[in-house]
Amino acid sequence: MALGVREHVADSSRIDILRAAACCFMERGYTATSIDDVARRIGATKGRIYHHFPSKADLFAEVFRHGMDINFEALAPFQGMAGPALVRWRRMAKTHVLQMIDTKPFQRAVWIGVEMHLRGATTPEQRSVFNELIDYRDRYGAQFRDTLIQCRDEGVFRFENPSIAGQLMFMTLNSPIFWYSPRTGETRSDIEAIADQVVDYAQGGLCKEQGTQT
Amino acid sequence: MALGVREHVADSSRIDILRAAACCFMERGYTATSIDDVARRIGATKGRIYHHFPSKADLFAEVFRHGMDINFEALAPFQGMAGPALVRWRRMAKTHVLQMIDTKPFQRAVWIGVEMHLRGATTPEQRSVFNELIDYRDRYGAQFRDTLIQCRDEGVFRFENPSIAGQLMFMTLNSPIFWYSPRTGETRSDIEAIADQVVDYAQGGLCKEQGTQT
DNA sequence: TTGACAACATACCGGGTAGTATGTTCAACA
DNA sequence: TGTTGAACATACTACCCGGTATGTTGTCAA
Repeated sequence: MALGVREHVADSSRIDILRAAACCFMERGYTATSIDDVARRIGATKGRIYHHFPSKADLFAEVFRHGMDINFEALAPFQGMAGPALVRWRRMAKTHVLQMIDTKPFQRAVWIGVEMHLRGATTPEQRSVFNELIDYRDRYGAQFRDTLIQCRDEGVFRFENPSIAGQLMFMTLNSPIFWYSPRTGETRSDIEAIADQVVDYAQGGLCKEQGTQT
Repeated sequence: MALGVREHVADSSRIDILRAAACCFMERGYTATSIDDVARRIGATKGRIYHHFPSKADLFAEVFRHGMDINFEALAPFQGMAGPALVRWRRMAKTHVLQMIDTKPFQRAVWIGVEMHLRGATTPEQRSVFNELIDYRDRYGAQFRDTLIQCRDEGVFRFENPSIAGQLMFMTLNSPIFWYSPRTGETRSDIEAIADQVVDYAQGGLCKEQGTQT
């Protein structure tokens, strides 16, 4: 059952296409990205893309799925982690932010996919595939939401509407996909400092108490 | 110099097109929106659109401009307002959030425009028009950034990187354009409560002090 | 009454794009 | 060594969309 050389080559070719597609979708959006764009980026032609993916929509879906796959993978170590909920939340949040920075093209594609789903910009055939991906993404989000509720139960977070709190938290933690871009000479600890500032901001927003109303 | 009936009719027709265009751009994005889509939404045809706007790019630019026009208008009362910076910041922030909710289609179009500019997804001819609009939007953002710095000078806000703090603040205050949608039976005070929660979150994020590190 | 023009609608064209049909090459068997 | 099929490239088609060119209609001013 071990994979032969052929399979490895095929997988490598497939992931190369996924990476190129993710970059194209990030740079131009779904509609404005042509299959030829993706092919050209890796010095290939349409034939190669359509050999591995049945359609543009399927290619996009696979980019989405891969993006979520690596997110789940990164978050796995904190599943069922003991101790204070806040500590777990901070680790999860920082991991998530670093993931947004490290795999920006895929995460932008995920964002685009969610937007497409919310706008209903999907054909009936795509619907089932998309629903599955959105569920996949919701299960990921649920891990954060559970921890969020635990933090509130433990008294470290305070917020009115949990739904809105979750939206604001994810907007904050996802935001680097929009404004982060690598600086020349940037070290890993520089990036970690950025991630820390993002996590601190979210934490501050979630445990607010002060109120200089109106 | 008073405008006649003809001019008012023409202006009304123009603003109707702008509104329809804003909705289309919000629902499908720039590329996926066709001129025919915009026309169909108001029961018209291409001819009407091209009579008022020379091109799709110009139509989009005018939607962008109108979105920023109403933003400036809403924020005008707080220009040069005396008193603590935090009070001014809260009023500006809440006004901004309510504006995002009340004029969502235009604000989404502005977002799309900024994304297009950042991606360089503009033709040389569009470049100058776009640069002007981005400047226009930056001047709007500067009003917030100035107040942000004042708040830090007055000791009520604390953050490391001002640039990142600004990004996070705007992501929070703009976020309703992505997740807000009106509920049936929703009153104005319900909306204000949502806006307050958003502003509170941003404020909490900007004056963080606590730190359960790593 | 009549021209003139604004405010559209209709008809059409050219370029780009998703998808397909058909080569072509080359590695792994039998 | 012949054969098969994976992994592409090439050539082509049908369609959609931005833009234009050309009607058509109603209104106002002289």
